[in-house]
Amino acid sequence: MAEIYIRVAEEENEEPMEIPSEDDGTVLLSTVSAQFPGACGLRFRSPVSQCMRGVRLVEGLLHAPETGWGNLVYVVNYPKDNKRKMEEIDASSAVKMKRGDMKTSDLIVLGLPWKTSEQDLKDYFGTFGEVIMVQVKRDAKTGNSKGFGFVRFTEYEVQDKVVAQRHMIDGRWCDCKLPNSKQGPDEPMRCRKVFVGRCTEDMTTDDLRQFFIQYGEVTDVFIPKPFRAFAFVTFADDQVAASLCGEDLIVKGVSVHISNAEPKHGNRMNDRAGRFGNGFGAQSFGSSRSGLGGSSTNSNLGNFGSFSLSPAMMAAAQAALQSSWGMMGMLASQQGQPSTTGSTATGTASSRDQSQTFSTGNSNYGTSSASLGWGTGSNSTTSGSGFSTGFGSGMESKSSGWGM
DNA sequence: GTTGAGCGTT
Repeated sequence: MAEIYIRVAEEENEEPMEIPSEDDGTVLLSTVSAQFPGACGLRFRSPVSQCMRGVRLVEGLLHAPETGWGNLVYVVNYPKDNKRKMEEIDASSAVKMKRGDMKTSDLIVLGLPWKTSEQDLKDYFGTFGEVIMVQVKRDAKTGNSKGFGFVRFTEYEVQDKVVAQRHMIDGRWCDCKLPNSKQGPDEPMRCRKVFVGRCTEDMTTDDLRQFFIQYGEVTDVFIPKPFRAFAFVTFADDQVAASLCGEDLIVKGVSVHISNAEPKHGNRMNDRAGRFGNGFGAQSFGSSRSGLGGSSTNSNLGNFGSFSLSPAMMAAAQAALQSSWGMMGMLASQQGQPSTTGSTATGTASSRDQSQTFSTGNSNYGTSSASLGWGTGSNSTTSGSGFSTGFGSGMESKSSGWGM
C-alpha cells in the first residue's frame, strides 16, 4: 500500500491536519505525537454506529479501521487527566506572553553525522520555517565536526515544533533541545524522570515510550548503551513520575522496577535550594544508594536526621518556603523548559557510534565514570511522617537545580 | 549487570 495521508484533529470539528501513513497502511503513533505532543491514540466517529470508536493500537502502530482510513477525521486521544494539563500549559504560555518570553533561542542539535554541513542544516531546518542561524561546531585544528550544532528560528512556534520531535538528518536521528546555557536558571526541575531498573536488552526506547505513555505524556526515554539493564523515562508531569516510583511494572513480560532518577553528573545544584537553611542543601543530603539502608528509599526523615534539624528549624524553613518561595516556585515553574523530547520512531539508533568512517578515530565508549560527589536528591516523594510531608511538598514545589 | 553522552573559542 502506498503512503497516504489521514486527517487528524484535536477535536471533531476542528480543522484537521494531514499526517502520513507508513507503507503498510499503518500510522505510527510517534508520527501523530510529533504533531500532537502527548497524543496516546486516535478515535473516530463511526459512520455506521455514530459512536466514537478507538483506533487499534499495537506496539506503537495505529491500524486502519476495516474499511480503511478513508476520509474520516481522526481525533487525538490524550492520556487521562491531560485536559487539565493543557489548561496549565495555556496558562503558562500566557505568562510567557506577558513576560515577553516567547523569543526564540538557539537550539542545540545533538547527534549530527560528521559530514553534515551548515548548509545541510539550513536546508533541513528550513523546511520547518525561517532559519536565522545555523552552526556546526568543529574542532579548531582539524575542522572536523564535533557532531553537534545550533539552529535558531524566527518563529517561536517553529522552535516549539522542532524541539518536540526527532530529526532524521543525513541518515541519523538527531535531537534538538534548549542548550544547557539557555535552560532557565530557576526552572524548578521537578522530578519528572524515573529510573527503570531490570530492563532487558530487547526493550527499545520506543517500547518504553509506548508503555509509559499510558500514565502520561512521555518527553524522553534514555537507554544507555551498551546494554546495562536500566533506562530512564521522563514525563511531562512530575506527579506522574512520582506516582510510579516504587512500582514494579510489567513491560514486555518483564517486571521492571521504577524508582526516582538521581541527578546526573554535571548538573550544578542551584544555589537557592542550597542557600536555604544555611547552606545545608549544598552538602548533598545523605548519599548514594549505598548510604542509608538500601530499602528505605523514601525516608526524608533519615536524610534530614543526619543534619539534626530540629522541629523548630523545620517549621521556620517551612514558613520561609510558604511565604515567598511558594509563589516564586509557581512562577519559575512556568518558564521555558525544554521538554527534551527524545527518541521516538524506529526505536533503534540512538547511540553515537557514527558508523560512518571518518578520520579521527572516535575512540569508543568505555567512559568509566567513577565519579561521585554530586548530591543525591532527597527523595521528595511523599513519605509517611507528618512533618516530612509538610516539608517535602515545599521542597517539591521548587527543588530545582538538579537538572535531570 | 539497578543511575544517563555529547552543550557554544573567535
